[in-house]
Amino acid sequence: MEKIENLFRCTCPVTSAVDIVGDRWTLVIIKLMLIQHCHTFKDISESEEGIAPNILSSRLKTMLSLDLITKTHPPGNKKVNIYHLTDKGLSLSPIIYDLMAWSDTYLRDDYTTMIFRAEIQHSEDSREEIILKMQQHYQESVASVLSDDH
Amino acid sequence: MEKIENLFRCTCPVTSAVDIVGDRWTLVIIKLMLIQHCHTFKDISESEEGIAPNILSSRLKTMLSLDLITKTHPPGNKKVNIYHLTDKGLSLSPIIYDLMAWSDTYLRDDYTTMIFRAEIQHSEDSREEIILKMQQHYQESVASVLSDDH
DNA sequence: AATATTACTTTCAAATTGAAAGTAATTACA
DNA sequence: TGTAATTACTTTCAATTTGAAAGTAATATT
Repeated sequence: MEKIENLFRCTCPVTSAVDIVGDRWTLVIIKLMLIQHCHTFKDISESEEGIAPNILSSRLKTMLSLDLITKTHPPGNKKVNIYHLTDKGLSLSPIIYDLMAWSDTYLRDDYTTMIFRAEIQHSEDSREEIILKMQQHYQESVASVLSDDH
Repeated sequence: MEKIENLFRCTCPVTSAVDIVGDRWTLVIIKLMLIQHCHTFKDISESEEGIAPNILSSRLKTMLSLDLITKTHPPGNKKVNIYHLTDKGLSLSPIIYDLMAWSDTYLRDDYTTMIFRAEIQHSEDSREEIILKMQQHYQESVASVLSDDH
């Protein structure tokens, strides 16, 4: 049983957050769940990002232990695991939004084949409204996957 | 000369941003510059985070090549290098703020010795105002270090 | 001229990442 | 009912990244 303190390099809140999400995959997995509604191991595995199954397995375990996600079976199905974001994980959506907005402004000129995401383009909504809608759509999709008639 | 496309795993803006800042050090170094006004190799080296000099050297090179930071000498000093954030780098400050706010909400209960940052506590200002002030204070500190009388 | 400071580089061991193949449990279908 | 397909992994091993420790080179200070 390891102390949570050992996860953290120092006492700075920013650095501690980076200790949790500062790697190649954690925020990408959260984005796949939140925006692309990937709910299963397979969904995430088959994404454009091309994560290897051993890496995905290890990341999901870490994210479970950090309480960023939880794991359930859909009703009446013992085979498929549904992974979904906890409040703690879902509360990282502003960071997902900001990363997307930053790329739009600072990467697109150099990286012309980068796609546009509907979530941020052609919208009259404010940042806060867009984030809220993303979270609501996500919650609905989780409810749908976990409902009896799916 | 490597194509910028090779930096990126796929065409998603969020994932592309993670390809730039998704590691153990980039956002921490930006935070040290932005909030703690670390302007030199030494400043960053001596921080609580304890980054090894070879790692710092390699990160600064990458960040220079990505145009997140630039490098100058203070007037009349050929020894000290001043690293400072470009617009592109400074525009990551909302993410620094969000990480700090997220830690305050979701990490503090488990990690009780984490410090409070004045930037976010006891403030009547909105998120946008806090971010703006952070950026302004940072710019002033850069101007001061690069001025003749320092 | 000697010492201290700043900004690194080099070396090497340890940890992490990732590709490829394999396995085990469950479900769908003939 | 039994065979194939699907889902969710695990195992193995090579490659890359990270990091600790020590060393170096240029500039500044005394």
